[in-house]
Amino acid sequence: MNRNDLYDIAESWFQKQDWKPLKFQKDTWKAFLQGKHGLLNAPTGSGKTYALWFPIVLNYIKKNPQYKTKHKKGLKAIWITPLRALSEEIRQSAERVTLDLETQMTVAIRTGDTTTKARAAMKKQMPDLLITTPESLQLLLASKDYPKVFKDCTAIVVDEWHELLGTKRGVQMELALSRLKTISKDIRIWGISATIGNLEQAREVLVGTDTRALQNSTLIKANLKKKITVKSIIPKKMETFPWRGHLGLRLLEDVIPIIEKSKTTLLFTNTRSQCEIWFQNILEKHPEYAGEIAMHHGSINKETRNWVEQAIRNENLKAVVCTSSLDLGVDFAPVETVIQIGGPKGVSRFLQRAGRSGHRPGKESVIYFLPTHAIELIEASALQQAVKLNTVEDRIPYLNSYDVLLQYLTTLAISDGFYPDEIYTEVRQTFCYQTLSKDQWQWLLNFLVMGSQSLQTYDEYKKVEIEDDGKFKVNDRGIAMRHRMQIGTIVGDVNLAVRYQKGGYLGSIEEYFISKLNRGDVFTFAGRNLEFIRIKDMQVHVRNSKEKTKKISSWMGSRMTLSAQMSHLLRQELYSSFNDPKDQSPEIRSLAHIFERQRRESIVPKPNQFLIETFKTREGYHHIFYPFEGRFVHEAMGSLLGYRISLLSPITFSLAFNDYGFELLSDKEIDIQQVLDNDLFTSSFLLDDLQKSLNATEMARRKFRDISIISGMVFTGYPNKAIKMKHLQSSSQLLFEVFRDYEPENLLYQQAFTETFQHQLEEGRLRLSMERIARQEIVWKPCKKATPFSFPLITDRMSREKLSSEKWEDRIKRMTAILMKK
DNA sequence: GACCTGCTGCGGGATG
Repeated sequence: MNRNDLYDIAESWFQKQDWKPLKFQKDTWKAFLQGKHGLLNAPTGSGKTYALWFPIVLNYIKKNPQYKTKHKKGLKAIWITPLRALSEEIRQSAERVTLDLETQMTVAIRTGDTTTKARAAMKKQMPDLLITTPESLQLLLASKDYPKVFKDCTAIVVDEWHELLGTKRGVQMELALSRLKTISKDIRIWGISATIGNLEQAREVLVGTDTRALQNSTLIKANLKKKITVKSIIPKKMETFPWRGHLGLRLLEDVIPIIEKSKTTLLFTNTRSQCEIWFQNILEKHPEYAGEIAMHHGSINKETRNWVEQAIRNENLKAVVCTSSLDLGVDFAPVETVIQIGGPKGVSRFLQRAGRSGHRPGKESVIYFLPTHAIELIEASALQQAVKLNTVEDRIPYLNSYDVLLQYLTTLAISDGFYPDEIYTEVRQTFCYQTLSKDQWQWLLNFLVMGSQSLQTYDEYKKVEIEDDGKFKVNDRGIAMRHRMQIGTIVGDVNLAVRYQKGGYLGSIEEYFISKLNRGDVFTFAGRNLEFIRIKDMQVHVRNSKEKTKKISSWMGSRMTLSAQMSHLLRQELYSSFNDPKDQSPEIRSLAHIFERQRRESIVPKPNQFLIETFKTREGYHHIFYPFEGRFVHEAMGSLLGYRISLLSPITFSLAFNDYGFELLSDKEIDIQQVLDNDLFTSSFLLDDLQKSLNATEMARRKFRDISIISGMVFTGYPNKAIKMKHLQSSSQLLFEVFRDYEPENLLYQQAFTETFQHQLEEGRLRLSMERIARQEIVWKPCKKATPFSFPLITDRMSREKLSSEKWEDRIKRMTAILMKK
């Protein structure tokens, strides 16, 4: 049977369905049957599954011309999905193809939901096609004789690759693929990705860096333009629309007619408590919707979530208020409209959500943007542009994640064991570890066998033994079992839901804070004084209290930052306020009075200008800087600048920042002219100054918690009997301190800092924006009082200070870090 | 002068 025959089979199948195969589908079949690796860029709902299931099945037929016969054992193809919830849908389309073509291929799912019995059965007889998650794939590599399972595998497809790329789950995938490339001689690696900025790089990460594989790979783009309409909800009474806030409830009544008009509407909120508040408020104001609207987010139990998802499919719901829990996942045909409440922070996330409506080929997606405060209307305008210009973000892949590598090596050691030289070669061909040196490799091997230098006296860190022939192997069954339970790179949130006893949801809070409370203690949360009653089923029960309190809740979790693309577009829209009103977007036009007031009291910066405002209040001297670069960059830039200023003359600051700018507040006035004369925005000595200026150690400590769990140094406990998070945190803290004091060259310790600088503080972006500022004309405006631009920043700080539980000593410590000591 | 905060995702198996 030659390739043309196979094409005929595919084409005639499509004809039977009354479809026509699209160009990208045909291209994919061709490349696949030629034995190439590849990355397919296609939107959801475009028939991308058929683009790949077909060649997989056809290839199977080619190898077994009498295709009624069944293969014995061993996988023929693997389909990776990042979401368990998607697997059933995928199984159905796979089965449809295999049944229609009358092959004997078997299809099965293997995820955490698969029963022990089914897993055992699978061991004896693997299906031909397996649908699974990255974690479950690792688990297969953790079982005895795994090469037998993969030996005859001819294809692996990683669906939604853009979701994995840029995460440690993606790194885990890279490692599994590096192994499969050796075991399965005839394997093709395929990825499916939504549109992202760095598609070429996405292919390289997937396929690996060895030139042979890379040259034998292709990037296929399904050039299907999805029509997306963005409509901003502009407040009718702009004059009374708040300058800050995040809930957006003021525009609730504007949402009702939109819900009325469509079959089903999804309302995306940014946080779980915002989701609950909107849900309750809609019901309060419009009781007629009872039973017709629902809620969906991460703290809601699985059964309810499943019920909601099913109800959407059955068209039983008018509207669902949700968080990113519905970003991806099952296909909801009845959703006609999406409403985004508050800034989505990134273009891709916005488009992803828009795409949840009109989820059919050729259909239009409609998304409304509901601003929660005035300046957010600039974001609305920026999003309009983003859709017009087709802008999307990059997904930045991780480099040198030693924790994931250690986990992987332990995985190999508990199944069949591994020989370091062979695995080193494979690992070096992944994108993540392409620069891994022999020395670093040797360090990691030592770590597996002896624990690290400072842990050598503790046996629990000696997991792997070296056998006589040089094979690295785990022989202890307890170690193996615990490792299998902990495979994966997702470290769970330690947040508990806070509720009234009757069930009203208030938000989520970190366990470590609650663990310090006793029954009857009063604390402030979500703007209320609450009395702690008990913790039950991962929920904190509380009641209202009139007592005053000293214990204040705080959130260590980082908020989302504006993406680089969004920041850029936002600045462009800001500059467009200088255009003639008829050339402005309606959103910018609606802000005319705010721009006017801003100009009256200060200026709106032009493209070549960088604005600094200063003024004095009872609180002290405010110095406000506007890079418009997102909160992470502002956090870093703020403490950097504060540090550099303090070198000129001793002074202390408190730092506040949001997505638009940052504030240095002090009881002394900064001589801004001196700042300018001394070139304090220079990007030279950036990393050095940054390290000295902020509490990088504290930030790294938090990163290290995840690293210690992923690398297997800290065990998170048996299912249902989770080790108290408190203990977990203290053991990872302890390790962190040991390494800091005795073994700073420890690779995992160093990784915590690298991650802090690269991922948390976005060092690369910081450098670029400092360089941009260095080229701009700096405009310093002494003002009389807070301007429309500075107002959100100042009030945000005030409410946060009220809510900070940061210990007094910590605060002093942090302040003295900035304070110049003489 | 306006002010209720912080997303999502995964997950035992060998032996008697």
